[in-house]
Amino acid sequence: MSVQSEATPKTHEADAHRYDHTAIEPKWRQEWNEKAIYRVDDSSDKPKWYSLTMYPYPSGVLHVGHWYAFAIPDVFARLQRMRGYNVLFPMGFDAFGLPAENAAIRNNIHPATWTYDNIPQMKRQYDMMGAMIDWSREVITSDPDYYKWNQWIFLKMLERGLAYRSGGAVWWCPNDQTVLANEQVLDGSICERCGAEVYKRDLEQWYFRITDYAEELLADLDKVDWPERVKTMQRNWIGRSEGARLQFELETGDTLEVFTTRPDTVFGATFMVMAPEHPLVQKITTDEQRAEVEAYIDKARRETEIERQSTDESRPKTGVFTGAYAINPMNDQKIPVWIADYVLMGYGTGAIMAVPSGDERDFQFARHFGLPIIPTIQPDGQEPLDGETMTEAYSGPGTIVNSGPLNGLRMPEDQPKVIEWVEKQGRGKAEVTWRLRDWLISRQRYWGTPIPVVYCDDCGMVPVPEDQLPVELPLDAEFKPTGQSPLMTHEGFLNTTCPTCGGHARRETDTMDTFMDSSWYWFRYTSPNYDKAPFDPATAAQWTPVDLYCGGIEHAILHLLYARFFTKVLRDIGLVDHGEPFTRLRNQGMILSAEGVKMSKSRGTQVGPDELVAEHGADALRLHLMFLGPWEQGGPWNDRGITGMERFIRRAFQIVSETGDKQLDGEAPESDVRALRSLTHRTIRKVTEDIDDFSFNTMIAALIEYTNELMKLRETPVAKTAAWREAVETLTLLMAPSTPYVAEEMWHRLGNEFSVHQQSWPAYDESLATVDTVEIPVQINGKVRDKIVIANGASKEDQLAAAKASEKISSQIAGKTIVKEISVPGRLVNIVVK
RNA sequence: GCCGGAGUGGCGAAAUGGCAGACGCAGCGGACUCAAAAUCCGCCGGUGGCAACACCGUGAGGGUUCGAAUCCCUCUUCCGGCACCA
Repeated sequence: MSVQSEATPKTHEADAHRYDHTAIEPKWRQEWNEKAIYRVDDSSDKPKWYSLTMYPYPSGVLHVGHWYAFAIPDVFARLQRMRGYNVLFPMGFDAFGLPAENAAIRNNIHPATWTYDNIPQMKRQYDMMGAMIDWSREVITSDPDYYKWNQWIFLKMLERGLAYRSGGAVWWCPNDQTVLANEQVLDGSICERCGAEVYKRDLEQWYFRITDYAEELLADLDKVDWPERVKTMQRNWIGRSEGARLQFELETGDTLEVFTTRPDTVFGATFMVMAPEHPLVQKITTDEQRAEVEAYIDKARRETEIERQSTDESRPKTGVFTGAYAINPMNDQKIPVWIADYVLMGYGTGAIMAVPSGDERDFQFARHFGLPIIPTIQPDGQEPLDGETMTEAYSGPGTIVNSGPLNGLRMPEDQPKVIEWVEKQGRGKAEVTWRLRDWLISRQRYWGTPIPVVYCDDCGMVPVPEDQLPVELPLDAEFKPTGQSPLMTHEGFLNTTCPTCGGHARRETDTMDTFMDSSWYWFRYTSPNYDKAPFDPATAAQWTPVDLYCGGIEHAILHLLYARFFTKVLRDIGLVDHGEPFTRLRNQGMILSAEGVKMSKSRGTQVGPDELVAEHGADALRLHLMFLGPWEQGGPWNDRGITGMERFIRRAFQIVSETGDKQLDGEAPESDVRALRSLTHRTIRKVTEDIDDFSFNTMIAALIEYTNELMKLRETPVAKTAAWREAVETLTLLMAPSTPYVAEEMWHRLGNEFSVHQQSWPAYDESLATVDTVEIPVQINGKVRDKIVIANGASKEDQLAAAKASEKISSQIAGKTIVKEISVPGRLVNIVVK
């Protein structure tokens, strides 16, 4: 500031109304802190609102994507609070897991050090945002006070048979040196965490029996207000198929079971195919075929999953004949049994009846190996199908043929009759099969919750008693990944005594999948210091289920499915009374780098909030993120528009600050007063509706328009009336959720009591929000030819008469025949002429 | 391959059967200033026209309708999910 301007009173006064975020933001942040205005009170008698946003990994620093994910739900939570709800809007850190561990290995420090050093920095950045967080409820999942309850829940699940240990083929990530859950494998064989190609290994692992809840997990999707695409993804993942299980006798005397969704085509089953890993393969293979079968199995095992699962048309189906034959139980036909890798051991029974006429894969296989094809479904109105000449399988509707007693039935309508018939034959029964697998929860990594069981030399596997929890993760372990659980080399941890017999025992050295941590964390926020159970059931009952959950679409399956499963388990344990954790879900889009790629620290594509806040202020950055576009859409980052948001704040601030606490009792023409009040109330309506609809960009547009109007009016007589005070106070209140800092300062300058964030949301008066006159277009043959101003609520007829009275219209329709007249009240008039 | 979502100015976008481009950015012109920044005012899809105005225009083509960015059909491009699931 120059010496000269300081000496000029006029400039000095103008400066007093100049917006300066560097002065405003720290001041009010401190004030809110000192007065603890965001402290949540469990005993409030207001109605509750639980707004939850997915907690972050403590990865170091926030980027603008984190702000996008959090600042916008903060706006919604603030609206709910001003509406009179007792709002819980908590925050914590998903602190266990591979990112922490890998970063720690890279930087050669301990994961705990890395994690707990990062948290304060991130909290500072959330506070800078002006978020309404009550940090007294913070949850950090790597705290023993938290993961103790992971162990407790695990033991409850073990008691109920929902946790079990089992061997079998599991996904192994050679980079992360650990097993993965099915849900953590992308595109058939890519590690969800690190992108490495994973493969199957036979290992004994811990599972949660999520499949017990498959039916309910599917059905309850109908009860929640979630984006349809998320529900669809979950339905696909759960993958319910209705059909029948059929038994085929083999000549060896064994029974080969298959699952089929099309039991109606059983007469067309001309061969059978088993997965190469099927346990019966060794037993039934004949001596002549053995060498060939062994070679095929060996080859299948060596192939990568990508190669095996390739659906490339140009790659012919492979397989070999086992030498064995089965008897088709419905028509006693003797059919050959093959093995082929297109049949998966992990689905159904690992074996199929092959119906080449009805299934494209079976068709290709049959053609390739010259196996017979018998059509059993005849499509309507076509030449009878012939197995010799068919060029592709037919799986559509039609009439059953070549099927003895089933002939003449209509598919798919008569499917129930077919199932009934199959069951009557005693060789099969109706069955529902699921794509969902049990959740593999053990990991051969360090930075996670130890699984609370021991293996006693005499008693076998023994759960750690509840009163010995938590089984603490030792901080002095060698945690570099070796493919074995790191805890295995920690003698002090490994060796213990058996809780049952007191003899020597070894601890389980695997840790839990970190998705376990996030499967119940929102309950912990309701009573973060409770020490008798994972959470206080009474307090949880007060707050949960979560009313609004916000987070990224990337969790559509993994986290959200597990969280739903846990809620149902906790209900069955008796801790909660509901089965669906999140009543309403909204997904934000992803903020990409300017180049359109994911923001990543390692690739240097991350844009942090600190510099932007220093330059433009947190309020402007919040607005900019809201104004970028629809929140559910996301998009590439750009900071071009942020200056526009700053300009808007400056104008709003100036208008309000100039008004200050001046007495306003001036006079102005009634119509001007009415026009201003109407604008004010229409703006309240628009802003309220837009926030409710998560349409934050148009909400900001409405605030800007309102401010621009006030800017024009500020030197007219209405600016001296009570309606003006209503207008500027309303502007301040409407801005409070979006721009908490400057709204607080504006409220203060208007001479009001601290805090704007403890005020009620303005209500609008419907009659004031209604406009007196509307301008509508008048069209001739669908083209706009004039615009007329008519009274709001004018009838169809009056509106039409007014349109015809227009000079432009009457001259253009003169001498023409009116074919049709359309008049939509308040919208338009269209006159069709010839 | 199947399922879902999207394609609108120079850019982010609005409008989900009724005036296409609200609002913002960038740009252009002007005011203020010694000057710059900031601020304020105006213009800002294309073509033609001095203008009034006319015509064209929402990925492409067709359809329904008095009227379509919006609904229907075909195609196309991009994004997301699932995928040899019997």
